[in-house]
Amino acid sequence: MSFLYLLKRVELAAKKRLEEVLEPYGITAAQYAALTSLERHPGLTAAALARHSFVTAQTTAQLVRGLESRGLIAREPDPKSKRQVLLALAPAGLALLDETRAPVQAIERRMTAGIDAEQLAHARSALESFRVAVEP
Amino acid sequence: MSFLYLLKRVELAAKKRLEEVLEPYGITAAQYAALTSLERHPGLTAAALARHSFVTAQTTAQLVRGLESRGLIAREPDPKSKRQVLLALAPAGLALLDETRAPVQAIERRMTAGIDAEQLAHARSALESFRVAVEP
DNA sequence: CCGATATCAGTTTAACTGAGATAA
DNA sequence: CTTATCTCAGTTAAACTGATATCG
Repeated sequence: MSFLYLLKRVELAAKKRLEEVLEPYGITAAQYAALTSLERHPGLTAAALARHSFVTAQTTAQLVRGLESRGLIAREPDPKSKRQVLLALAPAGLALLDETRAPVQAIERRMTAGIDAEQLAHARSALESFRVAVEP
Repeated sequence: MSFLYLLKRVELAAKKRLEEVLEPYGITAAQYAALTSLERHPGLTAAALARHSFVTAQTTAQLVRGLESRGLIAREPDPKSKRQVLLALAPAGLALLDETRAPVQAIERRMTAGIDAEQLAHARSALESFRVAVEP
């Protein structure tokens, strides 16, 4: 089985598990990723969030609209610039992240349960190496 | 960075590279995967190909229609069954695979160039372990 | 005038569900 | 009668391109 194919299979299955966990909360996997990004980096603009996730600004804008309409993030005009809009978690967004943290970590634990901590660290650094090599 | 997120990033970037290679040939990444499956397992039915790829029969049927209309695969009624349709590579499909093999392998080599063969084998077995743990 | 940001509209890929016909 | 296969139709998630307005 080719490495690319194996990677895709793992990612597809993991995404399905993640969506199962998030479904009751009414958000998608991509929206969840955006929330965790905003938790670590509050005050990102949509364009910055896009660069951070290696997708286009349009893709991110669409995602952000959904999150704002659900009251999970706040969009606030940048006082230093009239065109930029700063994004941050709203209280409801933080609450949702807090609720989902445990089940999401459970997926990761389940996925990585078959190997020991040292092997896991090696796998992570291998993936980091792959990422650097294939990202634009 | 969470493992799930890292995995997604690598997969997304690798898929983009793969699509760049396949674009001149007019097929998508999923169609390419189906062609390689049919090369290794000629005579699969669409339903069997779907199970093989862990997606629904409908998803596969859609993909197969595209491949047949381009003359890359042949659909032949199973002599042993009136409802099943056996799939196999058409000559044009095999020719396309032959042309794309080198550039596709180049992506994989580029991606994995940063680590040695032993580490690569470990990474592969880690991914296999992840796959078994998260697939249904 | 140019570059970055945001937004609007439309497209593509690749998955899905549900409903149906038919054959084993 | 049930089950597997195939097909048709519609939906969703998540990416994309292109065009436009505006601000710095």
